[in-house]
Amino acid sequence: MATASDGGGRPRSRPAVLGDVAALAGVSAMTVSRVLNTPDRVRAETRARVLAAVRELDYWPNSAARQLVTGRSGVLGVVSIDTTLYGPASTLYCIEQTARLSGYTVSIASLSALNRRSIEEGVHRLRSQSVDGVIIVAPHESAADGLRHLPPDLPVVAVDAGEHIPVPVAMVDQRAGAVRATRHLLSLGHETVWHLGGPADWIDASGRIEGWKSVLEAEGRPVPEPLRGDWSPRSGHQLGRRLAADPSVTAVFVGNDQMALGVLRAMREAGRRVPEDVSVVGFDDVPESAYFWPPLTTVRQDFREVGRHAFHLLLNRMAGEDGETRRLVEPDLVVRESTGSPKRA
Amino acid sequence: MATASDGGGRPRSRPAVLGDVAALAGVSAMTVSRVLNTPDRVRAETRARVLAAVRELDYWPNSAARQLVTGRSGVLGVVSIDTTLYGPASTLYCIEQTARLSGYTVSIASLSALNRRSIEEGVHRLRSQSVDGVIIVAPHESAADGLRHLPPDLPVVAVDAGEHIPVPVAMVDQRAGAVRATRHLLSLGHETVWHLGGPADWIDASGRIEGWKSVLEAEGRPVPEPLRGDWSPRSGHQLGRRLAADPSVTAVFVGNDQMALGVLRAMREAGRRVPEDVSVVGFDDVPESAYFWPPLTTVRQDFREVGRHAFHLLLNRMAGEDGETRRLVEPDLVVRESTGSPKRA
DNA sequence: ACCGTTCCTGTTAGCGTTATCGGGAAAGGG
DNA sequence: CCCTTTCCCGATAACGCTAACAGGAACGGT
Repeated sequence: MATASDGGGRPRSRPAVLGDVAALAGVSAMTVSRVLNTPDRVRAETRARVLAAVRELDYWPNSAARQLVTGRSGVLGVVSIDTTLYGPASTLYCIEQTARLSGYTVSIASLSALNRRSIEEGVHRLRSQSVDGVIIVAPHESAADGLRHLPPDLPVVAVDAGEHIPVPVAMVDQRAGAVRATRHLLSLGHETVWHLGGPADWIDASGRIEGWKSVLEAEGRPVPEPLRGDWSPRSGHQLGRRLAADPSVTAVFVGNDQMALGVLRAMREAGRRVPEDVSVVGFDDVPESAYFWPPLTTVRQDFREVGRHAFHLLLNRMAGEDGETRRLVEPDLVVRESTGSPKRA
Repeated sequence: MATASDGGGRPRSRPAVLGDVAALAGVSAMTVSRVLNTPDRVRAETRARVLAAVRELDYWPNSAARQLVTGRSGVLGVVSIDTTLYGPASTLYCIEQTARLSGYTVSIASLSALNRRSIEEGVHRLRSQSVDGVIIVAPHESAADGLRHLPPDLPVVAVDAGEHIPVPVAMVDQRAGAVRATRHLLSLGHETVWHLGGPADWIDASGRIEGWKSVLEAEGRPVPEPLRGDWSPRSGHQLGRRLAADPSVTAVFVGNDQMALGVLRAMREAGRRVPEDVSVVGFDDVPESAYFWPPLTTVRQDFREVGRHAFHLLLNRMAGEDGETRRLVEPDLVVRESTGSPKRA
């Protein structure tokens, strides 16, 4: 009984290790290890004795030692841009929730800038912490370059990446979302639809432009030159002024809800009513958008689903499989009060 | 030259280890270790030879082995509620940015529910990954209980915690923020200020209530019964209706920007103009709030500063110091267009 | 020439865990 | 009753790294 702790729950000098438990239970260290990892290979009675000793000493396995011999750490890395943004934050959150259910911990590397170097640096940081795999959330064209130059022995998947990259990808089908938004506006009777998109080098922005344009072209409508903002309400406001000044504009599909907020304000300031004079559709369905003025029609992305897919793709990859490489999640159109039929002059 | 890699950058069968580098450089393993950890204790020429070998073999230290012997992992844990919320997301982001500069990686454990058990479970998950310390972001009264029952040998600090807890705390001075908001409204000439606060068990909500109430009492103004929402625009909208229906309400201090958004809408729907009839102040300064209608006067929290403080408190704690235990960050009032002087009837 | 320092490097011994092999007891089959 | 199989458990040897000590060379001062 003269072990590190003597049963009273008194503070120990040094945390218990496998050997302490073994000694207290009167078995070998290997048996304790087996109780913890493959319990059914140990006789029930022995197992009970060992577990009692584990509790008695408040023993916790040392992950470093375990990792050293097994080669696995149970940690996944997530490399992501600014996790303050709604999309990346939601994705990260859902990845973590999913990973936890399978016993994985998540380490993060947030990027302030996005380019090949920063991605490599983020991946590298996680890698030198011996993560078992990495999920990269970098919805930027410039990320593609980083995704093509990854350490070959590290399992990696991406969220929101362009085509022609050598890793599996999970993402929302931006194109489909834009198609729905644009069709919705046309079906209300608008002659055509203007677009205020995100920055040129964002994957999501490109997908949304494509979808928007494809519908207009398929329907034989004029395709106005798209404007490009930077996702911020500020840029939505500035560019929204231009749209507001053009009386032929009756319907605008905006690349995200924040910019849409800016557009709503610009319209109001210009005396153009939404939706009577101009219809506006956003993208994302941030929690606030139902309380904009007017409540915003927008496209909802299911980040939970994206997180789940990304995780499972990574699991496959870690298992050495080279299966499915691209999983698209369908977005939903949420119709609120910022869209309506145009009023004929 | 018959080592694992033969210089051409050909794929290796197995990643290089310290011994491989040592062999290639013609030194002992210990010297390689020294080159990596205490470079100035190695002769320049030897160091160069070793570094060349490191690059040649693309050697990366094994963190598990290093951790096993040093006892340190270089990983910090962050236990946080829903990292989708603006505050926690910003805090997490800033903690990570700060930690990186000091060479630490951050692992996360997001909580969906907040209570003693979930906190313990989160801390435990990180702990069994051998983090060097933990930052808990749990701005809930119920978290206090969890904070009082932590493993004694684990360095922990909290962000946004109540009084009388046994760990260092970094947080925004909610009370001061509320004081500024309330004073601002009184200085505009309002007779008194109503308050729409957050949920009762949130630390931030309590602090804001206290600050608001203290100003009214100090000035001898009537103290209306505060309303309690749940931070969502929805609840702001619902409770905002009640305020809108009461003609004596001319100034409202709202617990966060999202609820303030709901209040703005409720006022508009009731035909009460902001700021002409009613002034509204929010809290947080989310990026959207400058584009609300009207642009929202609000209180800005400097999460970057909070993250920095939390990290440094944790560093101190890990170094065994028991220094400063509470660091408050001063918030700023951002005056926009949702506040003004009351119009006399 | 000698001795004490300082500088540089190597040897040895773990850190705490699991893989692997092997052996004894118990169980099953003839 | 013997032989095979199954079940449990233990001894040993890694895993890749660094702490601690030790020793040789070079250097300075006397």
